[in-house]
Amino acid sequence: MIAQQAAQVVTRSANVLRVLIADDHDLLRDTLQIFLEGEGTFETVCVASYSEAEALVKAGEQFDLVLLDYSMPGMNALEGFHKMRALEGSHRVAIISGTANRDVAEQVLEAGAAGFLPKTLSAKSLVNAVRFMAMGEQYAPLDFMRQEEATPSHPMAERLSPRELEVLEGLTQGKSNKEIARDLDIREPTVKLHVKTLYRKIGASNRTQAALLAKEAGLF
Amino acid sequence: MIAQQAAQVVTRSANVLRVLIADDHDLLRDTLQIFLEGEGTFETVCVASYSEAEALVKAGEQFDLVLLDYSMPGMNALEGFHKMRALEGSHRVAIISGTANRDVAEQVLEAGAAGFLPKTLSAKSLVNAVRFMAMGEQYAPLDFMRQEEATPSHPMAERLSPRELEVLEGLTQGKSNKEIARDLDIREPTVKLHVKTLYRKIGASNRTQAALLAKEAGLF
DNA sequence: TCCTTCCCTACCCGGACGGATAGGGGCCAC
DNA sequence: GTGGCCCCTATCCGTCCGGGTAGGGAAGGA
Repeated sequence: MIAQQAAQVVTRSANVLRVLIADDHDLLRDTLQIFLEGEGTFETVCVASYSEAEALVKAGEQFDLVLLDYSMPGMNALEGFHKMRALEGSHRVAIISGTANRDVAEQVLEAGAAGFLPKTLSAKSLVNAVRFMAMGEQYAPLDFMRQEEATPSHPMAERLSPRELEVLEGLTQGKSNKEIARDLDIREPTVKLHVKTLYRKIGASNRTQAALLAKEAGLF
Repeated sequence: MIAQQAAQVVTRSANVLRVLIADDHDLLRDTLQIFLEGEGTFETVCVASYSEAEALVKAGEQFDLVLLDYSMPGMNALEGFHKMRALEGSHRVAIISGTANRDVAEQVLEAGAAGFLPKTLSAKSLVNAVRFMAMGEQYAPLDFMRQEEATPSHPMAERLSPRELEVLEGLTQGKSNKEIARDLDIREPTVKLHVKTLYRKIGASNRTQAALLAKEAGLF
């Protein structure tokens, strides 16, 4: 264990950064690998699923950075991220995603991720970000983080009061009015009122439509 | 017009294939551009949204192949594809996607697309596919097309009878039992029976949960 | 042939839902 | 203070939903 840590330190001092790339998109893996290894300071290992990545780390492989795709086989959104983080405290883990929104990004960053990389980044920015993170820094693209902060999540959401949003979240989980009332610690008639008013606001005529509209809008 | 067509023919005879790449992922654009132009036989034009792509084509630019991302700004799933196809009969259009399933692929291929490219392809396969399509062939990765054909869309779907699937589709549109009955031309009690039985089969306890489960499973 | 499966229809009932209406309390701006 | 907005509670009513039970007809395999 000490020997391995020492080896890692040597690796770092020699400026050869080991990066594990786990993504089911061959294209992304190929590109990152080519660009990073072209830099001369990176050594990359590529896998196509979360389970392969986990196996490598469990086998004792040392990486300066682990890149996990948000929507890859076995990843289950952020479940894989937390499992990987729990494996070894020393591993720096970052999330890369083509679809996830700002909320997900904030979640992983607050959870101590090395960074969040949307796939809308250019190859150059991506390589820079990977180097930045492998050096121990925390990275997130500022424009991406600001982008959805300006539009407070969604035009639909801003017409709803905070309470109505909480009720709508219950609807998107298939809960009954009674369950929502219990969870929010209010009476059922109140829930029914919020449900009714939010129907008008978002243009739904029943709870299923409301749940689907909220999901389509990317809420919750 | 005739001059433009002639120019295009000359371009083709010189084996320089013009490709328009529309994708909001900078990384994918960079990579495809580098790989394709590295071949020496491609000329690539890159944009990040459907509207930009449409503007270029409307301006009279000629391409041997137009690559459209399934989930880019302004694309609206397949709406952009059909709009682009309607623009000029001569333009070969292909869809590239990181998330779309086999149903979408079959839709676009039946609609006469030049091809369907999942982003799980390797860089090499992708370049080969682009060349293949630019030459006038129709391309789709066989393993991808077979993959979800073996699992008939979803484990959830195969437990449901055809009629139950139709009813479930109605649920995912927020319809009432009465509306579903009218649409399928059956009586409402029959709909209620199908609804009840499909609840048991997919593990839902109300119509909203059923609709959400179906959506999450990628059905409809 | 029987048996199973699927699809259709029908009845019952209790509970949930959708809509309207009528309040009260807290907070803030004018 | 007054008015407005949001949140809370409540009652009434008609409809819809979820669950149970019962049965007939068509199609296909044992």
